[in-house]
Amino acid sequence: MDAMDIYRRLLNHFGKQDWWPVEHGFRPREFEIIAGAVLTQNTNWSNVRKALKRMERAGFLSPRAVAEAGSKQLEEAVRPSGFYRQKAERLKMLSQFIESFGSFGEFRKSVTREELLSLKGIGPETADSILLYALGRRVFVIDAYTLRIFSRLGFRQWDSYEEWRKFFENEVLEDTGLYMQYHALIVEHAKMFCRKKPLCSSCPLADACARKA
DNA sequence: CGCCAGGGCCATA
DNA sequence: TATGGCCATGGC
Repeated sequence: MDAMDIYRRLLNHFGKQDWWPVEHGFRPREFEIIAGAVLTQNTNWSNVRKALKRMERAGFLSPRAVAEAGSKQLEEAVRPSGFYRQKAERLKMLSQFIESFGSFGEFRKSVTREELLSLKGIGPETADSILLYALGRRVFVIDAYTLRIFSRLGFRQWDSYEEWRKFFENEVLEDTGLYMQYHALIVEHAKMFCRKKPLCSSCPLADACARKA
């Protein structure tokens, strides 16, 4: 059983996911995806949605608007997503960084993963989510769930995002659309089966998983 | 009421 | 390098 077999099982069980950039059947602007990637750090998506709505109402859904926004107004808009002071600051720094490219097109074309990671508050998962979901780069997004699940499935024993990311990018030679679906499916699987009382009996990966509960 | 979410930073040892 | 505390709101 390889990584594509796992993908097919998850897709068969959960169906296609309505994650970015196709949530609610409309295509959000790239900056909306970028803001969501920051706002969702350790945060339920329903709270992120509230914050994005407030950002929209306040006119903060563009890099320039956020880069020039007053800190208090930005914090107030972002508040429902939690950690709101940090997140307002991170969004502001990130927006100023985007602005420094001169245009969003230039940012999309030439920004590197290392540059994103060098920004305070942008770690591996946030950077990779931006690169994949907002910029369409073929980057496999790794999160804590991915490490747990694929370790239990007996793939490898690494514990670093970097090693797992390279593994998937060499193992899964597909397009960015599949990468988007795959990460979303992994998260859905974790929410459904690997939280609190594990529901391994109905898990589509149970037969291959080392964890028995 | 307590738990925790589509993380990441920083201090400490 | 590896844990642990911290950030904070809203849903259940």
